[in-house]
Amino acid sequence: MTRPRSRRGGGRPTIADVARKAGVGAITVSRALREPGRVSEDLRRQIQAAVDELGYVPDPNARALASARAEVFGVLVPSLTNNVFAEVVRGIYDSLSDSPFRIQIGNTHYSGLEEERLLQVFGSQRPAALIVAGIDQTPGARRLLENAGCPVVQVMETGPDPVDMMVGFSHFDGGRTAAEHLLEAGYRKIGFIGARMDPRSQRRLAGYRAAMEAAGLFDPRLITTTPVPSSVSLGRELFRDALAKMPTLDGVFCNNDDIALGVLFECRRASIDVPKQIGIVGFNDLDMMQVSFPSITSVRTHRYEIGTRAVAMALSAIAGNRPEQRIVDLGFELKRRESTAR
Amino acid sequence: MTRPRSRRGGGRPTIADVARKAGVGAITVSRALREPGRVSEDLRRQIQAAVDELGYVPDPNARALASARAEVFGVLVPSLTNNVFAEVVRGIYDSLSDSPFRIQIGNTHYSGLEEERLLQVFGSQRPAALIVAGIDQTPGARRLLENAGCPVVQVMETGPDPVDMMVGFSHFDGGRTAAEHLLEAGYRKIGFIGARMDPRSQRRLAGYRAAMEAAGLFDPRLITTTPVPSSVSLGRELFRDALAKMPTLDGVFCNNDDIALGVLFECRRASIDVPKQIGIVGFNDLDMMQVSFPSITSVRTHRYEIGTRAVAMALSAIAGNRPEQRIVDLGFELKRRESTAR
DNA sequence: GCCTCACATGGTAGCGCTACCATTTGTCTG
DNA sequence: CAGACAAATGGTAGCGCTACCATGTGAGGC
Repeated sequence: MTRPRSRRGGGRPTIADVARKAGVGAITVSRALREPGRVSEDLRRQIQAAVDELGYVPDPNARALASARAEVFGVLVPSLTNNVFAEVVRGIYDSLSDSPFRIQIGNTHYSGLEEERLLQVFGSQRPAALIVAGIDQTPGARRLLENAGCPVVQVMETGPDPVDMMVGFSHFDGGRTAAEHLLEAGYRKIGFIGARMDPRSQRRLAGYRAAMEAAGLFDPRLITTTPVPSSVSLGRELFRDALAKMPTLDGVFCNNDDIALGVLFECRRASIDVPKQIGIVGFNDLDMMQVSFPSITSVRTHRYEIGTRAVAMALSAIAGNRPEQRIVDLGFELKRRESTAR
Repeated sequence: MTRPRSRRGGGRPTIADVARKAGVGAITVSRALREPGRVSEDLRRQIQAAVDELGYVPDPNARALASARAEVFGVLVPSLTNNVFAEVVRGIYDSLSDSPFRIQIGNTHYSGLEEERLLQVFGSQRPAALIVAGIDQTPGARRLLENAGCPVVQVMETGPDPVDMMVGFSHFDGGRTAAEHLLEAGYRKIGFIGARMDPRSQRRLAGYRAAMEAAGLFDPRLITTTPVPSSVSLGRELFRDALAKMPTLDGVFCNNDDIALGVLFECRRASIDVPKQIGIVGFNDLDMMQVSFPSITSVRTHRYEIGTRAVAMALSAIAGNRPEQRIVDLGFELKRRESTAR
């Protein structure tokens, strides 16, 4: 006779313990916890009492194994420290905090291959939904997303061909709007300064370029970029490079706010008047843009809302009513400030 | 006769499929994947070929259920957008990216009760290790940590009574060092400006106070705090309040760098000379501190390293050799810059 | 040649939960 | 009052994997 294996779980109460204590079948406990409406009032109370007394917490692993579906949202972002993604992730967490869903974050480090690998790993858990940043998945990653068997939301950008659902805005339009604003303000030699240059930055650049070409003012020497990750200090350096290359520069549209802040600091240090000699526009509109002196014009994006909206869409798809609107454009807003007011 | 339940997993290959294809037992496949050394060279190759061909990825849920141990690191932080924690988390991710361990992040929102709730949830998965921010757990949370049955690393701070292991530094000493530096630089009416005021900020404040009292210069009216979350714009507002309360202020030690930047901007806006009229010291030394104009003195903390070190300690504890040094103090470094150079 | 022992491999029995189906009970119809 | 049917509950059989033990094999010692 084989003795039952010693409790591996370290003596944690199981559903069977609860069932015994409440004097019901294990299934009824399971149901009482997941679909309370299908269990009579009496039993439900009785079971809840047993759960509380024993301190029972269901094992999510066993649950996932038995139901072939883990209560997990897989989230793939290219960076954890970039404030922009941190805000999206915060939106996701806040929207999911009262739900039974856990969150599993993957950091792709801006690499398509790493994204593909993580998708493979995430897929093995059969997540309830997947939220991925960007629309430029590798063909392999795209296939994994299509076969994930769960709702998928691509966030940060909108584009023509969603895997499933999308929440974001047009980075091209954002870039164009920023450049047009500088043009309207009377700036002419308007540079583009960009770090990292991920696909979204590329599209902002393309928008900038479209505006400059439309005005007949485009010149490739106006563009200064680097694949190095963005930072305030990098903004300073890139601005120096840009000025060295094109000393008559009178405006800059920056890839993002960190870069813009670096540019502003360098201007102050070099006694270049902002906005008189140089106009500056950032991107994302972090809190500090409105506080800096001078305050910096920036393109406000709705990062937190992207996170909350993505979750809302995924949840309703899980619940069975797929949103009629599969692509949600949350837009952006140009915030005009002192740095371009001349 | 009962027909086998239709494959819930959506047709994903299982370990049995691999075993069949490789012509071995399922156990041997399992071993080949987890302890390659215990399977002969030949079989290992054969099995690997079958795995590749089928695209087999082990189901982490089944694995966790069978082995009573999930390959998950639970990480509890009070904020996802605060750059400081984002860097710690990044360190954790980077250190774990080549390991089989997944990461589960919980956002406590600076709430002890929420921390306790999350610990309960995390515990139900039987994680391989837990990393929690801070040393001020509620008694309930502390009990959960002690009974977690896995290595626990408290990060960000050091203190006398670790649950298990600790990596961080003394916020008290950091605060004192900052204040002493301002005193040495000749400032006298040195204010403390703090937002959020979580336990770590409280200890920085205590360090500041100790230094000021030692110098015979402490005055409660020098302290301006708020429970509101920190931001650059808040730094500006708090500085205004501080000045209104104490117009002769000649220095400020800020809770963190965001606040310090806000103070700097407000000084520029109000034509207050930094460092002549006001000296400014921040905390954490974010990248922008060295770039701003004037550059801002700050207490550099080793956030990324806290993350990597915590993982290293947890991993070696999992491997069975608990580090002899259970409390690791990574210290901090005062970065003297223009904002206090008068 | 027998015994011991390490090494390689496999079979069986669960881990804790839920899908599926069966059973029981009560209620409503005609 | 039989028959139909919904609601409430339970039993059984896995989900995919690994712990535990058993078995087989060959090397080495005496």
